[in-house]
Amino acid sequence: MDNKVLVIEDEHEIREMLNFTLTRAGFSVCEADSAEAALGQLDGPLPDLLIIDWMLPGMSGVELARRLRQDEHTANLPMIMLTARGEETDKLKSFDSGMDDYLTKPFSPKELIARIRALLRRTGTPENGVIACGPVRLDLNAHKLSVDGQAVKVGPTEFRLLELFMRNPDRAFGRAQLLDRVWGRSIYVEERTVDVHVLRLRKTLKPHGVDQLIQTVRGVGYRFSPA
Amino acid sequence: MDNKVLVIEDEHEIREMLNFTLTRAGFSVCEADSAEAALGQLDGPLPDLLIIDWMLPGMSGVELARRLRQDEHTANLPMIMLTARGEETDKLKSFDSGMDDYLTKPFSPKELIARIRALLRRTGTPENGVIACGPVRLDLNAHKLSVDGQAVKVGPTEFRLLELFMRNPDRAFGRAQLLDRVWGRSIYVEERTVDVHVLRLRKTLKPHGVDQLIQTVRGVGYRFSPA
DNA sequence: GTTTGCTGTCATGGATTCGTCATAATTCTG
DNA sequence: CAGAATTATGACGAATCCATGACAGCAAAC
Repeated sequence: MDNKVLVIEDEHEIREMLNFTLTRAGFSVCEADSAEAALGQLDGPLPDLLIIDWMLPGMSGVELARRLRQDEHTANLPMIMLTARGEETDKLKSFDSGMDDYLTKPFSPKELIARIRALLRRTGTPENGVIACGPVRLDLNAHKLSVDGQAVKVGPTEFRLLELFMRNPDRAFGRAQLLDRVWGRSIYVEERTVDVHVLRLRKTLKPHGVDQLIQTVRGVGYRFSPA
Repeated sequence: MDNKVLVIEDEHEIREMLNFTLTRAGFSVCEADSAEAALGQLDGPLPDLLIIDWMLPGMSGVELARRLRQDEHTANLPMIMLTARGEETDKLKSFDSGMDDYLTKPFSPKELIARIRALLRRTGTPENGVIACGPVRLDLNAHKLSVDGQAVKVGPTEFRLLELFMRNPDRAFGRAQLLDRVWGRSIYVEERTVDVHVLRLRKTLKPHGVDQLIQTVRGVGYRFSPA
């Protein structure tokens, strides 16, 4: 567990309720009380899933979803929309705006949790908090990396970098992409910095003989390839 | 076994029935005939689980639940709500469902017991009220900590902190998360305060050589890791 | 009233991690 | 093979984060 969920909801009470329900279900929760606030938060490291209220002051939930879908950075984020009862048009608009699922208020916490789990499963987000690849184990709950069952120390940034790699094996990332998804887009750092961190990651993996999992794709960036 | 259950129910007959059923199943039962009476009892040592009737004279069960959730002291108490058939309104289902589960009357004793057991298991309430990890024993009933069978004095906050850690071993918590779950939301304290309490906890554990169970996860927070 | 114990905050210092650069090494292109 | 482009690597100052001790407020106990 320990997947991060961002709740975008203006009504304080409902936000509280969602936070409580989700926290108890083992998720880590962030809140935003408007679409604008959400956009701000999404500049940083991305959550695993969004819950968006349809009715928001200022930019509506539908509009927010549409904008997120158009942005490459957030295009693949799983989203669940909350709508008021019986508004058929809402449903249509929701799916139209690229929503993955929707829930009509009032809903039961059980149903909410079930849908979230289903969605995370469907979109391939690992749920158990452990990503393993051969002898490499990344425990997201404990925030621990181990190779061959042996704990390996690694800095925060390299941890997030490895996490991204292991979540998307066999996929090449450009440096700009890596900066976006690991550092967050509101931060400006040199692209070459990525090289250094990849180097450091390799260096910590080297003594265990698994440093070749991270391969450089010349002219493009890097890739994590299971043997 | 021997978990304490507080039954909050105004109808005398149903209370009797519940008491009988629960006692026979091996629980220790307390009763309250109103929300107000329940609040009084909850000032003392906490039970492991609450059973709340939705319809109560004076403060309703829903209102009671909401208040309990806002109080750090009782925020994490497992709760089961009893509703009459047809009372199963929208409100119950959505807003006030900090409730972990609910049962519609009439229900079978077997079902009630099953749900209670499931809930206790799910929320990680140890059946005997003692969490042990190696030489460290945390007695939740007596509110006592001992290492190697030797009593160790520890403040209330550090006790709750250690309790959270031991209930979730090998899981990293952020400072905000710890504040939420140990201090309770709606309280504002500096995040750095967590550091101090972790320090104090380590300090009290140090003479027994088990202070390294609590590890810091740089850039994230802290973690309790057996061995 | 006094004492004791607990709590939250702060300042300081130390350790780790980060980002950048300069330079060496590698790969590609013609 | 030479030259250009791209990446690897080591070093270093800056920034960040955490541990620690001190201190004042507060409440309960004496």
